[in-house]
Amino acid sequence: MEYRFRDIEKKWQQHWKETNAYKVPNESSKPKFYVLDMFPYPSGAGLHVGHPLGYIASDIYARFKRLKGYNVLHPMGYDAFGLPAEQYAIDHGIHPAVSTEDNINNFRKQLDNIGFCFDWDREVRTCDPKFYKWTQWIFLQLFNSFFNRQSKKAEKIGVLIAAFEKAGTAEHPIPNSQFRISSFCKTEWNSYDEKTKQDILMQYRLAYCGYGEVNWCEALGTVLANDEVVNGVSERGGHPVEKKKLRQWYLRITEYADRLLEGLEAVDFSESMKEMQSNWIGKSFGANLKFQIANFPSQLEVFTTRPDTIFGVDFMVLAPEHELVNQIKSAEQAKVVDDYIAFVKSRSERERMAEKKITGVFTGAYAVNPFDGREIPIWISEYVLVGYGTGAIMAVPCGDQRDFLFAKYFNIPITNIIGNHYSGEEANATKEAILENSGFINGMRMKDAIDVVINKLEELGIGERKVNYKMHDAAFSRQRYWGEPFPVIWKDGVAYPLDESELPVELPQLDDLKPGPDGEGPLSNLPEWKNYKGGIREVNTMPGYAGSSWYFLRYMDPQNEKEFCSRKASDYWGQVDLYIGGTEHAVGHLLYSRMWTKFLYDLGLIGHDEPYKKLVNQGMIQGSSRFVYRITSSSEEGEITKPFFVSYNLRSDAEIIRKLVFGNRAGALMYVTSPLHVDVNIVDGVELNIEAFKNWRNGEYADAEFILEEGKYICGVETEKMSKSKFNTVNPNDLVEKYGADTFRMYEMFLGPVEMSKPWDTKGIEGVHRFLRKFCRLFSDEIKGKVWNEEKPTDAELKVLHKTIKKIEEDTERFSFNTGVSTFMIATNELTDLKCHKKEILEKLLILLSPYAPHISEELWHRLGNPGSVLDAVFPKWNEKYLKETSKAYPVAINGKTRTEITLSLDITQQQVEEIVLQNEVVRKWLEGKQPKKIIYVKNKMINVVV
RNA sequence: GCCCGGGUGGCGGAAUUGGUAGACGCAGCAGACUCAAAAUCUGCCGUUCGCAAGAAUGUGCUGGUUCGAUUCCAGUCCCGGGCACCA
Repeated sequence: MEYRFRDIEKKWQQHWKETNAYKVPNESSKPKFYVLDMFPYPSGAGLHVGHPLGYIASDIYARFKRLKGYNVLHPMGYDAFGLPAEQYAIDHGIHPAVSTEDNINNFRKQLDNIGFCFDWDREVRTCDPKFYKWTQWIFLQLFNSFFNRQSKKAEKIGVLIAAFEKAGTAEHPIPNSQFRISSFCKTEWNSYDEKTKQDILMQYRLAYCGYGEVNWCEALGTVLANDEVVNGVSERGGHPVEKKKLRQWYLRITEYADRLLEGLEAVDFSESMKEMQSNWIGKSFGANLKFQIANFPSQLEVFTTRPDTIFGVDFMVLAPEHELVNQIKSAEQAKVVDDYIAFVKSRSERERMAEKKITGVFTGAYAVNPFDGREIPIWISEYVLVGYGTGAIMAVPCGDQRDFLFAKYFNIPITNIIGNHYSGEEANATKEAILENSGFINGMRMKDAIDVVINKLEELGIGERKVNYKMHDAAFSRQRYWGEPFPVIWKDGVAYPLDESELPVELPQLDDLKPGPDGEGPLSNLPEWKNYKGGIREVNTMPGYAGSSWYFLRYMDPQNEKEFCSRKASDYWGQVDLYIGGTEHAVGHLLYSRMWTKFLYDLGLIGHDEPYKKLVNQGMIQGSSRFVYRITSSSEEGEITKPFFVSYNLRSDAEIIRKLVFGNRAGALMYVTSPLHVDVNIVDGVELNIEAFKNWRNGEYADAEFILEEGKYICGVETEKMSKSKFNTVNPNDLVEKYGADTFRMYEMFLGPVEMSKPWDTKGIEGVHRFLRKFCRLFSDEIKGKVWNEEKPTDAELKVLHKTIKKIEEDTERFSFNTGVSTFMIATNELTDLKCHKKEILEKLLILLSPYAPHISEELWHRLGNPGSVLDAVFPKWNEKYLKETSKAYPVAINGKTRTEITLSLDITQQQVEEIVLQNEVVRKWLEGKQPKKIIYVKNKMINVVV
């Protein structure tokens, strides 16, 4: 049979669509299984071969589970709000709604081409008002809730108001120590005006508005969340980011820090993923303690994880932005302090990170050690960050390397409290040392002293046990257009939520996306929209991660107009059993969606508090770039205008190059070769297709000349990120066109483990294609036509089948799709060798193959005369009976070199093994009449004889 | 600097967790069919020695545990990823 994949694939894709073959019901007697892909951001560039890797893996797994008798939810949608679409609109004048729609249609076409089993009736788009109505609704729930630290869960804000009315802040102290009110009783609360009450409540709300240092990106005209800033520049576009104090919306994710940390223990994520998350949360245990400032009424509070080193404190360091700095600086130090602060301000985050120079100045003030009364100089330095702890540290140079370097640099004397653990050359952060020079904790081991000191601090009322987190609340507003509007209006400086009946707050049509005044977003330019019900609408929009924080719930009940997702639907589908996506969302999306899930769980809206049971990170497929080497210039001979290209290995062969480029002119030996990206699609392996190259880019190099090696032009190779500008992208459509979707799917899997990153290489795709053709030949022949028959299979044939069933089941279950593909190849080779064309065998094989290569499986299923669809077949069970057979075993001589083979049956008893082994000639000879102490039947192949 | 991964033929990668290392595929070589090409099929294919049978050696490197190590332990060198003035 000729393998006419184009016709076959078109035919079945059409058929599946018409018969709604992938529709998933919400009610079923079957057990459920939820397989989810991270939904794509529909960029203009379309899909390249890297994107479908995860989708193919999840598709295979979803189809496999379906065959195994599960009701499988496998949906797809689009993360369609966000910065790039808006940036594109500004650059090209195309409205984001239009370009997004175009991109989605393009994505869809590419996805359909590969034959995925998505239930498209459940598609979601985060930019669709029917969807973001519920994003806004969940925002309202967050706004109207607080985190009850006693019960450790979110509760309605009404509970808090009732508590205030009854007992003031007694049960729920104000969490923000910077707030102008620190506590109040019930009569005070009842006497407050509306604005004060609302300001207080704002300190508790899980979605809140506040002023804070934010990551401001001037080029993008918006703030960014911490995880959207990488190395001091924006993740998207790489623009500089600065700190700015602005009014912003936040998500109080810090309240969930502990539960997010604990939740990691219950989920099946990779170790590195868990670690990235717990590093981001950054929990550390220690103490806050207060130092009196000499000759001043104020106290200086620091956070430390090592209170045991209190007697080793030789100086204090404040962040330059610390509020005490201006009060405590002495008259003679005032100028240097001011200059230093100005210097720090002038430096971008980026410069600061890049340089890492030791800088700082003395303030002129002294702190007093609470235990021995020692006066300690107070410095300021940029290595102390305002945002962490209290923005101030006690420096212990003998125990902390940064403090040590600082002390050395500024010649501050160092106190040694750890005896010979401290070398004087570098700090030693040990906890094992026995303390010296340490007052009441002298002679104690450091580890043990930690608690002793904290207890003492608490007893004296100058400190307390304290847990600190690196994670901050997440900035939740963007000064942008293409996002969800906030369902909030402002009146007299108070934010009021809109009523649920007013949702969705639709994003108004706006053609000019220029920013509004005072760093506000484009919506600020629409007065008729902005003014609403006697107030002013919030003109910021929500960030890209808003919709993606809960989209997996909407798939369960996508048409519901009354609820974001009915409790019945979410109880049926429950957690995502398998989530597949890249590692780049480790601390963003994954953390936010975990928080939203916990929040919805707290309110009783869903029944589970972790969204994903198992997470698999697919590796990145990098591009494999090809280079040609152009001979560009010669300092002595002037510009070389004609394009000359030299083959990779001859780049430094001056003789040959001189001959071609300079002819025989003397002294003309200077040249430079510069590498130039060349389209990978006109290179066969490393050999350049010279004709195609001459036609490339409208004949830009039509008159090029080449220096060849062995008649070929060999290109240079480098692995880089796949990108259009590097001409190393491979479009899946081209490969599907040439080899078919089934070949493409199997080849992507065959490349290697799903989790592994690897450069794309099209070379081996022929092998997979050949396998599929060979597989078809088991069914029918080009010349003879139909060759399959209904004869009864032999034991040897059944053995091949059952071995394959077992292996495919194992491979698929453990996500080893690459060995799965190999297993099919082996089975096909073996059946070909056996000349087996028996329906009973082939039919079962088709079922196994259908998750990997659905189109051809369906086609052959029908050619065998089977009714219905292979999609609804039952995954066959393997039978051990057929696997029992003879197998080789090797008794191993312990001190000799003897090794021999014995043929044993797999299902024999220990006693039989021993008999056979002892009868073996080589073993007998080796034993020389002695009795073996022990014969161990190690595995099914090896036998261990101990004498 | 710290924390995770990972080093296996010319290449991508197997080895079901301590039991014949290199499955399967690509590339290569030789051959069959063919006027020829394509397609297909067969054989060989880590390294060294050998005409061969075969022998020795071999999973980054150095040791250790074990009858037996790609697998476990210690040390070391590379490569990839993450975090990084977090007190």
